Amino acid sequence: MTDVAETNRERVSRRQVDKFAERRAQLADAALQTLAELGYARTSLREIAQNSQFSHGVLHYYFTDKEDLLIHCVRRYEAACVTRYDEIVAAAGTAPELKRDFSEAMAQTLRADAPMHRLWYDLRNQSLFEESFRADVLEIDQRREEMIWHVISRYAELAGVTLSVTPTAAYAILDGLFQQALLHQLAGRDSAADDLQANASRLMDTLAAVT
Amino acid sequence: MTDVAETNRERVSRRQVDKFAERRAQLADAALQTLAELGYARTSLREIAQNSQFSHGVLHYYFTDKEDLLIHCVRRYEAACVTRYDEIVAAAGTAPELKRDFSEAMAQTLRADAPMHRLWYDLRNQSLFEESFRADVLEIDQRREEMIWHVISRYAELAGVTLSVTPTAAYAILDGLFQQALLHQLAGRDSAADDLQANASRLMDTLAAVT
DNA sequence: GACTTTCCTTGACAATTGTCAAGGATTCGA
DNA sequence: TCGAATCCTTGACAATTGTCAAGGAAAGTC
Repeated sequence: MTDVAETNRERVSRRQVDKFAERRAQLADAALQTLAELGYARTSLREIAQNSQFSHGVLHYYFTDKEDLLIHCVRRYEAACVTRYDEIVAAAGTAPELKRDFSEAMAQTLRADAPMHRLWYDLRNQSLFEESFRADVLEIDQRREEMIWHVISRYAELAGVTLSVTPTAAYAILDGLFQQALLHQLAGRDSAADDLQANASRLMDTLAAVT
Repeated sequence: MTDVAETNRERVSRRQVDKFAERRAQLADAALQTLAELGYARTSLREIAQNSQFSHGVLHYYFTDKEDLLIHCVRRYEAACVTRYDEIVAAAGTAPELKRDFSEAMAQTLRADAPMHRLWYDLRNQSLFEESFRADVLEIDQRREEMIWHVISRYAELAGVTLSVTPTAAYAILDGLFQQALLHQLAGRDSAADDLQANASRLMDTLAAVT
């Protein structure tokens, strides 16, 4: 076996792997869409397949079982969601700017991606009952915490103040605000996003004490 | 028909109604227990019946359908849960006392009633997808908000300070802390309850500014 | 262009689900 | 004690579910 043949075979193999992974991602996206619409409890494999261009049998060609598919969904959610506020932090030059842009972005996320976020909370809740998701959920939660802390700590730095909360608590607090706003928004309360923006903005000041 | 007969009939009728309601409550409790253990997505009527002393058919004698039963469960959860911190507020004579007792009580609730609380979050999440629960969920959420505000506003009063948050935001924040602690505790993080206690305690000071 | 590998569909399976009807068992009033 | 109302069980039903095997369609290889 020559080196060239070896290389060719590897290239073919890699291409196949890539194609395989690509289709998995495609199906995981169809699953995410279905889950965001129906919720965990009401999502079946056949329903997922109907939101894709394939038939239901193909899911067992690309995933060993339903749990495997759902875990890939969780991971895919992470990729889409977790770097959301990085540019804002990078772009903001002053503390008031950062405060305004961040709280605005939260409100905008609520308005635009409510279904995807209710899915996240649904899956995180499932991990309270079922251990299979738990590790991935905790990892994503950690990433979200870091994302929030990235914003909050930068805000304190720009404002020249120190913070009175831990990263973990800061995340829990802002997540609580977001989750409440999500419920209110889906319940038809039109002011939900504006309220979230105001609450987040005021909270950033509350959490920051003068040095 | 005499007045006496009328009264007797009414008494009988009332007794039957009471008995009917009592059994409904009994079955709703079995359902709550099952839901707290398995979660919404995995709870079936047969499983609920197995956690009671009856067979599965009886559920359709006392409830029109599954949704009807679940709504009664939500309502019953409220009755058990929503007056939890009232005595603490009444008993506390000073601000530090109230702060200590309340944060201790939160931690204790987390330790003792974690399954019931994960059920609450599960049902609240269902209301993000399905409209049938939503009204009841929002009502209970409102009651929980009032309960929290009862504590927080009393704390500010005792401490002689003013608060920098609305009742709605205060609830969202503390609920966020509790929910995070619940996840951590069910994931086996032993410090979850202690952390919750410390976070709640510190947050009460953060939210209260000097007059 | 034949052959092999990969990909996808179809149809079936056993299990589980919510629902309900038929009919015992129990309770209650007279 | 008898008859009727209430309560509860049993067993069945149609629908839905996750799973998988058989085989056709498509793509890739020589």
